[in-house]
Amino acid sequence: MKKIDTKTRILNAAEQLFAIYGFNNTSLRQITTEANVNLASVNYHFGSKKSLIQAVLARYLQVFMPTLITELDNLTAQQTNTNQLNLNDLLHTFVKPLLALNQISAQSARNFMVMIGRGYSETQGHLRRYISENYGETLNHIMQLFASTLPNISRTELFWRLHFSLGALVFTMTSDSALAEISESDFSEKVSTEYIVNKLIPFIVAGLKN
Amino acid sequence: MKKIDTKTRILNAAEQLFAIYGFNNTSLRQITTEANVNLASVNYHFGSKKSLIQAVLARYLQVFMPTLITELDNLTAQQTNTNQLNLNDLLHTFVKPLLALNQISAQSARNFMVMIGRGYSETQGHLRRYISENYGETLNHIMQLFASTLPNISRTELFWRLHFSLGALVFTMTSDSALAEISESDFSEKVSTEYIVNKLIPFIVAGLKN
DNA sequence: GTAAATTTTAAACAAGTGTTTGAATTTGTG
DNA sequence: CACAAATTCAAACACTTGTTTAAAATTTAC
Repeated sequence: MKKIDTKTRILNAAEQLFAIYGFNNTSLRQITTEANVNLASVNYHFGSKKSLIQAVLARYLQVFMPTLITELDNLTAQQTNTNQLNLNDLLHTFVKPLLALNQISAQSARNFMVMIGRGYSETQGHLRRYISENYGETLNHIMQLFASTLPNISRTELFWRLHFSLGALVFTMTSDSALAEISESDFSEKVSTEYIVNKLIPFIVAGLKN
Repeated sequence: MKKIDTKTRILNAAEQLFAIYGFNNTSLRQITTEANVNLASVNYHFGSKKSLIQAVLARYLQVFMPTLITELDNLTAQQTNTNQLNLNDLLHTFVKPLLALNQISAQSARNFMVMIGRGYSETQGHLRRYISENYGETLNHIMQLFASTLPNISRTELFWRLHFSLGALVFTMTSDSALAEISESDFSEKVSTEYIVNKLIPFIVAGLKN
């Protein structure tokens, strides 16, 4: 065994390249070169490129989801009749699990969000299917929680507003390099994932409440 | 000359396929087959695939921008000291120019927005550069107008919130087929571009104002 | 109507893609 | 150490990509 095994090195390289160039514009040769492994090892360890994409996502979810569930449980445990669940707190519950991803490798939090975004438009829905098959229950639970903090909004309305929110998040992360470019030249500010998320939450809260 | 000339047929086919599959996942063979023209005619009429992408965007902008400028002028002409420019009105000013695109072909309004979104992440910024080179002045003017309706918000803050808004719009349009799929099965509602935009504007207004 | 310019066409090009192969090498186990 | 299993490797596979070519067809202009 090397210090870092081949499988992990492929995942690390793929994660970064997918986030930058997208799934279809990242070749296995790019990935294996970056990872310093043989071209054929992707198919040996993962079977196919499609499976590799799913494996990258799966690694995020294995870290993100348990952490998120714990945090959500903590939050709901604190609720009483007099102390109702609050939208702002609910949204902040996502921050820690998200930033926890950076323990996988630097920028993983951002890469994860970019991947979610690309999953909607680039992979004919097989990533979306993967998520709803494996975490559908949790997702319903989350939807439930949002609904309870916004009791006056219809399900349809909530559905759309949550997607607007997801869009604001995902687009900002996907266009990140472009935005950072503009932002830094125009305003000369450093942009970290945390920085953006903290600007985003108030925006989303206002939009969701309307 | 045929009823519709080759150049236009290529543009029409490219527009649709780009919106669905993205730039890099749409081949010239797909486009020329869909357009019922010879493969080589793309390079003959446009020079390269990259130029074709730009030509598709240019066609949108030639319709969208003049209409938008007219509408914005109408809006500012109505302003007096007592009748200040309003954020909600400003946003609604974008709707007509946007839907005017549907005269190019059905769904062009949506395709335009999808293209803007993809332009941020898929083309290494050459579409963004094209826009700011050709319409930079108008864009600054628009930024100006937003700033005047939100005098209490810093330039940096406004910059980010406008991109959140753009993200909400663009992501929703890009993931449209996916969302429509979910939405229809879950809520059985028809989703038109207008429908989405009308749901989106209040969301954005609230988020921008905060 | 004929010559010139424009456009269309089929074929081929080089380059890049994911995947498979079978031999070489490394690793784990008795 | 020796054997077997797991892994790595270079090479080739079949296929798709954007682009170019040069001949054929069409349109335009005189």
